[in-house]
Amino acid sequence: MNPKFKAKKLGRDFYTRELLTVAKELLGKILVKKEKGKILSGRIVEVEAYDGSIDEAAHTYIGKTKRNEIMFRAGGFLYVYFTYGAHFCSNVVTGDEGKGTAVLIRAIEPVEGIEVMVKNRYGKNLVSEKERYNLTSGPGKVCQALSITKKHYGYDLTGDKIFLLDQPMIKPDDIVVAKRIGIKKSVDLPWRFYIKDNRYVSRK
DNA sequence: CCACGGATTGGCT
DNA sequence: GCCAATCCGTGGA
Repeated sequence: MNPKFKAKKLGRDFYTRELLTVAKELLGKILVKKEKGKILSGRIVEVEAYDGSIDEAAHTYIGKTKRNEIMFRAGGFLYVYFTYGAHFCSNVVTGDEGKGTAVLIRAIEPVEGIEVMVKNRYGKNLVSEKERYNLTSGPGKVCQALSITKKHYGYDLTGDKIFLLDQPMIKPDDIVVAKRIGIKKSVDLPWRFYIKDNRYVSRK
């Protein structure tokens, strides 16, 4: 459960590259959240890319608004949005300033602070095997498990509260490319990426 | 196992 | 007023 890997924090240069490159390379990286001395972390296993310039499903497709303004900044900031009256979702902003591109973190595999995540998700300490694998297998679940909310909107991922740790790239053979989930526009873009055979992926 | 629908806030038309 | 980058419970096969 404790990672033995030596890992360094990803810097601005990682994020300011092209959307789909960053999306695929985010797979396998460790998302870390530090708050009140607690460390919660997990390995990213599923993502989706969004690009307001050509993609009607992207929140930036309509141009800059108060809600999406962070997506127009340079890569490496956190875009958190609220949806369906209930859920928060986390995105990593990518590319140069003005692009309006970001990657939705759809699922992680818990690494550190699993007990806290269980409490955040289910309000109790003991869970069934089914609940264990249901912990962080969806974008809303990831935010609930890590207690990521509106107040984390715009966080700088090169800072020390929420950031990513570098890990070796996932081999292309182990990355599944698929259509995105839960949207009604631009449904055919193959912009969902996930790690093959991972149990925490929201849907195969 | 799969399909369906309700919950519930806030952003945009 | 409409509807969403979701989740969960219910009900039927």
